[in-house]
Amino acid sequence: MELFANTEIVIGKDELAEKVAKGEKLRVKFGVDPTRPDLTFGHMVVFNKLKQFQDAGHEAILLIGDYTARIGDPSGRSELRPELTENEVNQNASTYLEQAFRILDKSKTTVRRNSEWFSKMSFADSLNLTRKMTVARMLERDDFKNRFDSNQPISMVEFMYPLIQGYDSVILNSDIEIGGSDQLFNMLVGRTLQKDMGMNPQGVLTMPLLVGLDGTRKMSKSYDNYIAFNDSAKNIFGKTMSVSDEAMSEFYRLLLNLTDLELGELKNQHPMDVKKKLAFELTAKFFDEVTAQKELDEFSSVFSKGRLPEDMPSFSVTKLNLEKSSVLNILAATDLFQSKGEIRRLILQGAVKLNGTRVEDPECIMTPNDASSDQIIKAGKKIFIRITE
RNA sequence: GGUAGGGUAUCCAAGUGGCUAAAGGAUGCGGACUGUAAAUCCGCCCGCUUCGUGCGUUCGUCGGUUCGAAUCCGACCCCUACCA
Repeated sequence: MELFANTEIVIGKDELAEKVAKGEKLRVKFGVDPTRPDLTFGHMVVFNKLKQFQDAGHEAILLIGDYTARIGDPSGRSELRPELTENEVNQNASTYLEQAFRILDKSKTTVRRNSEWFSKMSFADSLNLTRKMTVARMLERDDFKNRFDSNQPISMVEFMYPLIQGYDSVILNSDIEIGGSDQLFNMLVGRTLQKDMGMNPQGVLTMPLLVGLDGTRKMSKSYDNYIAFNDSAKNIFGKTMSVSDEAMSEFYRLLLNLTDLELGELKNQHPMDVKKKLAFELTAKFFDEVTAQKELDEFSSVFSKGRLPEDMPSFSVTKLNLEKSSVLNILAATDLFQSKGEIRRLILQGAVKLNGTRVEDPECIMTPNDASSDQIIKAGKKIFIRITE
């Protein structure tokens, strides 16, 4: 079935298929913890799947783990997450929603927050919940096992996390929960808890994890190897172009829902063209085709042909009002660099060009061009600056 | 509570008195090449800098020994294992 395409593991597939065949409307749960302000393309993999269910007429339930965010999900973690304040969590939660609706259909999405029920729960109730899980089962879990084996700390509160997430499923009475493959354990706990309460246990569907821009680790905010929903068109395009050739097909498959057949066809084309197409599609998804085409042209022009970008920050020498208008001082005054030391290093490494000629001496004085055109400084691959009178 | 091991830069991880701003990875940045902000190769990578054999800060924290400490001593904080 189409709904199970590109998935990794589906548990309870037969029951789900049966319900769907009977025309039942499934309650599909997906939970996100608002721990940071940005959603990444890693999340998009699951959002896409949720959207697919939504389009097929099922109920998409987006659970904002505003309560859980304060605890920290141990999934894929090697250490305890820092605690967040209620305020931070709330702010993140609202930007999450805004971002999520770039994929999901807002009018058809049910949004719930788990603070609705957890903030009212008593300690005795929580303790009762812990009764449902054994230490041995917790330690079966990879994240915990690895940390335990390598003598890393695991806090009690992290042990609670899967139960909390599972309890959400009880409250929401979900028919299926979807998430990244690192969520398998947590989602299974939901299934167990529902069963325990005499409910119909939810199906569990995991999506593969998207690899990050470094090409090795999973895409994650903590590794800073991500593309964010909120990135500019330029960055979505550019960052996508920095994905390695190997990882590219996963991006197509998981972010644009391509089938194996379609992927096979792409293999015959030039990798760079394929990647440009990918970057174009993703940019268009978040903006529009016109913007995407603009970024594509710009990229080809700037990086393939070495031309100047259309927009670049502009600085006036007279306004900067420097004692000595050397390249070093001018660049330092733009605030685009961390320090003069960094600028010197860049110049030393041959990264800085003035009007296309490599700058060798940091102290080289910039003389105003005889009235004619502005001067352009390029520093590294991505920084272009226009200098005017 | 007892015993043993551990806390090093963004991350992982060497280093047991001076030659240590501290090996080696990874990430990141830059250059070359090109097919892209891919791949590969090379370089840089604590911060600042008037670029000077310059200044400042670091090896859990605080104090001590010493001409000199990440390295030795003391106290404290934190992590882990085993025993209870």
